[in-house]
Amino acid sequence: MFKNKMNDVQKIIGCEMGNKTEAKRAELRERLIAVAVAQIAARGLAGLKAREVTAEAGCALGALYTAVQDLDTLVLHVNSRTLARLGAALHAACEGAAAEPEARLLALAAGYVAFARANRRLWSALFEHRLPEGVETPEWHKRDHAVLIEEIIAPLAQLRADLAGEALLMRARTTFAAVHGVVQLSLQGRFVGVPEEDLADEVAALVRAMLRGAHLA
Amino acid sequence: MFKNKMNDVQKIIGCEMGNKTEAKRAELRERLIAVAVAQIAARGLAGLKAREVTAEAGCALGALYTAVQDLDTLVLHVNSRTLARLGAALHAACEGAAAEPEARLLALAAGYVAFARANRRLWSALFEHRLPEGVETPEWHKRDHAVLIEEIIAPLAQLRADLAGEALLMRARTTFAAVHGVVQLSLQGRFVGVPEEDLADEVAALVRAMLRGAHLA
DNA sequence: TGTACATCAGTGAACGCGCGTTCACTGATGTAC
DNA sequence: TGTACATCAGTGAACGCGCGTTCACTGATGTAC
Repeated sequence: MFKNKMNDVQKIIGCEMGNKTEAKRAELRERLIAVAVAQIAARGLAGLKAREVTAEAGCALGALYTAVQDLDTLVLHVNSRTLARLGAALHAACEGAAAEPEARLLALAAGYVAFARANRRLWSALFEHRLPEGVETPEWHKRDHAVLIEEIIAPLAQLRADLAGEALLMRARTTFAAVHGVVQLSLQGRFVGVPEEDLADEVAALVRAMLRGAHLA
Repeated sequence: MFKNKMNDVQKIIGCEMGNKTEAKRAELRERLIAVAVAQIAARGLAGLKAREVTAEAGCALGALYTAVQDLDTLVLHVNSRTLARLGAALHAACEGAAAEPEARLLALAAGYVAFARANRRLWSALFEHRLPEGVETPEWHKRDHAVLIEEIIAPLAQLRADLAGEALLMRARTTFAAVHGVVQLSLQGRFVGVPEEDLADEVAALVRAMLRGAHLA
């Protein structure tokens, strides 16, 4: 009668199936994310389709919804990966620069420009994607945005000994947002953006001006 | 036989129908644009639907396609109006400020922040909207973007006597884009944006820093 | 080890909906004489 | 001024398509004894 019932503990933990099942599941998830990365890189966020990801990942359409819940959730995973790579790129840029805070901040800005240019569509997806109304961004993904600010804080603190805590954080965000705005309007290629070939120079000039001016204030 | 044929001139000019027809046509167009403005303001660009605009404008669905060609074209008209209003707001802000170039640029930035906050969705639509691939933005609309930069140039030129022509234009664009970036990330309310209540102060600090620092460079 | 049975990841056809655009038709507006 | 006819703005039902998500089913994986 109750032969094949699992016990309650197994049910709650939800790992009654052995490693083989779990490994396959993780592998499929991984493949889906990798394919989604490739497709967003190739066709942009709007070009990501459930049918195409699953086809290229070699599974059925429905599998997406057991492996990853949602197309939106899949995008969040892609964005988390992009943020991780961006974080690494910024860290490397910072490490590679001279010790002076101004040099570090210039290197960070240049690194941001380079990353955005080299990963246009994935980088755009970071800012284009919006969850449907009423759906909250999950915590695990929220945390990943910190990389955009993290590296800025230390060198900025050195330049602005008068700032700390909230005020410093605020200034770091503003600094990032200013650079980001110039990059975004330029790479978008519409309106009043700076031509892409001038982008690096203009961003460098902006950062220098911001820092020196702030110094005086 | 040829009784009711219009002559070639009429055909070419395309105004064979009298004023009554033309007036109605213009009025419908006007109504459609006005309704579209209201609906984007209320529900955002993505919330603009052909059926809803025409229903509220009191015409049939198909009328949209004789009056205005396209939903996309309708959005361009809405954006042109928003840009005109923004231009007026920036001009007023500049006029109202002291004569010193720094004061003018601070007033412009504050005006931009105020306009964006007061017209969030219409302002967002300016940057969200994208024509389908392969479709060029019509000239009449392209020109309207100039307002974003125009007012910046004169005061910036006063502060930076060393710059002129292309270089000055470039710096004006960068200045705009930096401010825009801070406003956009803040009002978007995600990621690393500055909280909205700090926005005005942060933008002012940014502008001051940019100008003073540039001064030195 | 072998047999009987349970589970659930994975399948893919079908659902369902939203929505921009078209098109055969009509009626008001205009022209010719 | 009146009559016959042409035009084209405006109508709204129908088209067509894209696409995310569901769901009854199956088969591989695992458990009990």
